[in-house]
Amino acid sequence: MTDPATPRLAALTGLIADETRAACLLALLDGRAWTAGELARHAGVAASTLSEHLGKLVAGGLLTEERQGRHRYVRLADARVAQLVEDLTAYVRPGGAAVRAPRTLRESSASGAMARGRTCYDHLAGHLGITITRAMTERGLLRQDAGFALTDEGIGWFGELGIGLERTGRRPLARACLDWTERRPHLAGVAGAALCRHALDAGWCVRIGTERAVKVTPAGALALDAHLGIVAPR
Amino acid sequence: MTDPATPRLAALTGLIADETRAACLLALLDGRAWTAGELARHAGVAASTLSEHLGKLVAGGLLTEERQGRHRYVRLADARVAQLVEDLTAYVRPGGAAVRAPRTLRESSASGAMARGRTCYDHLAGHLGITITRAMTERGLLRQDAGFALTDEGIGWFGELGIGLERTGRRPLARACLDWTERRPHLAGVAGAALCRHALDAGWCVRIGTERAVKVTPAGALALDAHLGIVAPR
DNA sequence: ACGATCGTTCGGCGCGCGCCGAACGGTTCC
DNA sequence: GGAACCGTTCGGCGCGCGCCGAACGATCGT
Repeated sequence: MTDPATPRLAALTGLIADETRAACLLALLDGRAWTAGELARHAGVAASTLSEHLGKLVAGGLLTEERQGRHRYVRLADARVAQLVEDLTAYVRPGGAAVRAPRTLRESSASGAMARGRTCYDHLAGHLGITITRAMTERGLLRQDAGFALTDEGIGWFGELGIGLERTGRRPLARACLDWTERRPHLAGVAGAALCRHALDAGWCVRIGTERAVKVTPAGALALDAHLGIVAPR
Repeated sequence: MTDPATPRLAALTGLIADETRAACLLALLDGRAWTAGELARHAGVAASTLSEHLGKLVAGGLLTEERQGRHRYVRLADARVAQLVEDLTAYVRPGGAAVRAPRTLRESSASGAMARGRTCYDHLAGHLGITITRAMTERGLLRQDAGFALTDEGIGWFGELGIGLERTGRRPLARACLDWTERRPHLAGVAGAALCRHALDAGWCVRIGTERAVKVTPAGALALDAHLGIVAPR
């Protein structure tokens, strides 16, 4: 009669349907591991309260824990959970219907705001992520008009850069992740994660402090210009 | 400090985090309008209880209501809500190796028809939807290997059939929806909805009873063979 | 050794929520 | 008109959940 998935659907959403737990999941969207104490301070509740919340989130499979000494590190279980939280968050962000007029690549990269980039779980977001995504689209490496997928040229582009694209499980090679500051899609999925990792490994950008913000290095600006035609702000 | 979307995320998931409301949303995934009484019987609760649930779901923007006489018809607000429920359901389903075996003959024939073809909100799912999606992929109309998008040939294919693809808002032209019986992706999005509507309008398939199951007509079999090379889909 | 820090467990408190049945207003059909 | 039906509102009930503080164990630093 009723769908057998009903109780699981209710249980899953019930796991997120608490402001404290929701705050934890959103904080963990940066893809890094947080300690229980950090999350407790971040959410503004007692440590004992948050301990119980973490227990539920781990038991529910949304988080994985990693004990080191007297610390309990916790992170999102996998990319699927990150995508789930992203999807829910994208739905709930205000003004979803507003689509801004597309700016030219020159405008978007000349402002200097590209320095304001950040990671979203395991891929690049913020102005940096959007600029890269839009440059890839304009160069025919990515197509967004009929879905969201890499073109053959795009796959070749990753190969030329020596970035491996291993398809693990069911995770899509390319998928759109909606940025909540710019409200525009940026590249996520296996390709987005690989590109982000390469950008950090190759020194194209570096993390700023303990936040999820990243900054483009001079070498990174050269690389982005060479490979994507993105003119670095000077 | 904490993400401003936190309370909205908790509120949204809290709206779904109830077995009765979750059962309603899953039932409404067929894209049709249900009366309050039907949903009450389906969920197995008193009419008064369900009335309050509907009030919350409507107030929360997940459902829209339509009063006709002494009936209160309710349906999913839009495709975004349908996608949200689909995403959550897709997350919660794949773990289930426990697929209940139908017991009675009536159940088995009903589930068989559902597996063969059915609608998922506004697009085709089940074996029929997957077969069509696979055929489109093999013919180069759709690509799944690097994301999920129509190819230029695919866009032309819709044009040749006289199926209009209007880009409304930000709904993607093509997107994958995971089928829960076959556990394979099938075409959703604007293109999926347009194809489903065309299939019903042109008599390629007809609805069976009041469920969401659909059956391919002889004329539909000919059309699927002619346009996609599908031989006798069952 | 010591204190400091981190996390967990446990009792207890209070609020909120889902549920029902009874009563009521509105609509349809005879 | 009356009867049957659909949906809503309103008490009232009970359970569950989130929260805290206090106590405890475990770990790290000195």
